[in-house]
Amino acid sequence: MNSNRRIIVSNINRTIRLHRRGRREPVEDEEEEEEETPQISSEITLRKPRSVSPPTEREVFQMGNAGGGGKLPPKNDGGFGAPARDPARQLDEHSRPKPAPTVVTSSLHPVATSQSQILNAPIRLPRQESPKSRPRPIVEGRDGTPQKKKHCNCKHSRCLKLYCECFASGTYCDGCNCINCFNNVDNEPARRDAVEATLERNPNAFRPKIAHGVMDKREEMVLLGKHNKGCNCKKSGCLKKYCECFQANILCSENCKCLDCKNFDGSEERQALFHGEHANNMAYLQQTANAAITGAVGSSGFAPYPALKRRKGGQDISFSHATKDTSPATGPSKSLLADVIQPQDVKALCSVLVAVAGEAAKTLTDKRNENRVEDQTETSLASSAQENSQGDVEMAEPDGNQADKSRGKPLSPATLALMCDDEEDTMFMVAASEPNGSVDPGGCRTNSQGQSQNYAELERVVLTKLRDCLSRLISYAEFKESKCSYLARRHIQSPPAATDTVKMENGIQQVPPIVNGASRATTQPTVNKPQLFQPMQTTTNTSGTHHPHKPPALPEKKDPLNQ
DNA sequence: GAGTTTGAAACT
DNA sequence: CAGTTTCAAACTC
Repeated sequence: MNSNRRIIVSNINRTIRLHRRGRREPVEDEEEEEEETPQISSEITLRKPRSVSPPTEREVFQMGNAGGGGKLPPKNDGGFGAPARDPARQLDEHSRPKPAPTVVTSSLHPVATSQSQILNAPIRLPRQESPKSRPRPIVEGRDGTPQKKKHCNCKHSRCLKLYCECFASGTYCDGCNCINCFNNVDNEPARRDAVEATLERNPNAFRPKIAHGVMDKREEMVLLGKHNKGCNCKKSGCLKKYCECFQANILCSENCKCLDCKNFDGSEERQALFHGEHANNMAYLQQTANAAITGAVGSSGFAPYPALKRRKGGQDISFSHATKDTSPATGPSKSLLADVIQPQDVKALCSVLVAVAGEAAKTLTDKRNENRVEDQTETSLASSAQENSQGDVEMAEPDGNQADKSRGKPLSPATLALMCDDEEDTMFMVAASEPNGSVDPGGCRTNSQGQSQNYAELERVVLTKLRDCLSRLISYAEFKESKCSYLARRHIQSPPAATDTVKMENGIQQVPPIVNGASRATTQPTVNKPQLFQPMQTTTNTSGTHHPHKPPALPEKKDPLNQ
């Protein structure tokens, strides 16, 4: 029964071995990096000049009316004359959210910096899967899942008005369900006219509506974003997606003219809404973690994070009992760990891994600094060149977008994927407080060789820790299994006395474990549970809450679980 | 899936 | 600029 778990651990061991040899698993990680790296680098490259002097509205509009594509990047036909760059990205890079999960910055129209691009842009490749192209602001929605391009259903607007999300986002309709669509290459003249007309009415029509903000995962809310125009809601309380602010994950601001607004900081309704979702999130995490670890993963075991659909009456579908098997649950299919791993354990595991990574990052940074000092006198020229290259990357974001400052995490995408979002924040803060503080993911990619070694080392450390945790889990499962089999044998031989048994959570009568030769009564299996995911030694956790990894120096974060 | 509600966009 | 209409997404049933 533990074979699946052993497989997991052995796979991790294999990965670690590969890292030691300086190789990567030739599977998903590579795909991840291949996809991600060029995106980031292109953003860095492209953002740089723009931030120097973005065109004014008038300039932009004139550029648009001139119809001149002079400033457009050369088209690179991706099938029907579309540019190689994802056009949506091309349009919205001024304000578009970055991949970092802690960033929201999404605008309702994550659109054009240059309105001429709207006019001229052959905007869309037939590629449908890019989340960057998604026109709506909830790109990194509260569920944190990347979302695909949304398809409009316009019927009467010919997709040439701002009613159309595709048009509003400056993209061609592609794979939409619209009727009589003119927002395509074939109708470029009409489309261009429509863009002009739209710009005439409102020169800011294709500008982002949402100012940048920072996602605070604890609150599941953007703290600093602001709707440039403000919403005008009357009946939704600004707590439904009708509200542009709510949809963009931002609080209503003084710009809004809404009535009976409940989308403000401290709003009970809003908190109830988000905390409810958070509970669901954590329950789902537990479910997935249990399934993954036990290997008892059904078809839904690794399904993408479920969208938080609402039931009738606005109730969220709750996963709260997803892992709590209320059935007798004694069959062989039930995992012995099903009642063992609690949400806080999952979080603790994440925390531990992050803390491990943080420590490793720190160590590596220190090492690197030492090496630098040593090398400085001899190879100062080369050293400065390297730092310049890092500096260039950092200079690429001079606009000070806080949300984009997820730099400082010398972790590979694969490792980052293992981290909880708010732990990424923490990691960022740890690394940002480093003396040289210049270890950003983008920089890591550009500063490839040494950094990739760091990646390997970091991943090795993290995976080693993960392996240890899983091993402990396996040990505990085996222990529990042995208890169960002991119980079964004893039950067959002679029913145990009532004093010998303890009612378990799942209804199993269980013999208290023998500890040091004495029978110790336990009311729940979790009481006996060994500390599977030991916190880092460097951290203190006197409060008993589940943030064992939080470095003491960091500002304390509220644990949403305990709220 | 159809019908309703909602609020932004468009229009007058 | 305010009021009205149109529109498509969000939501409900």
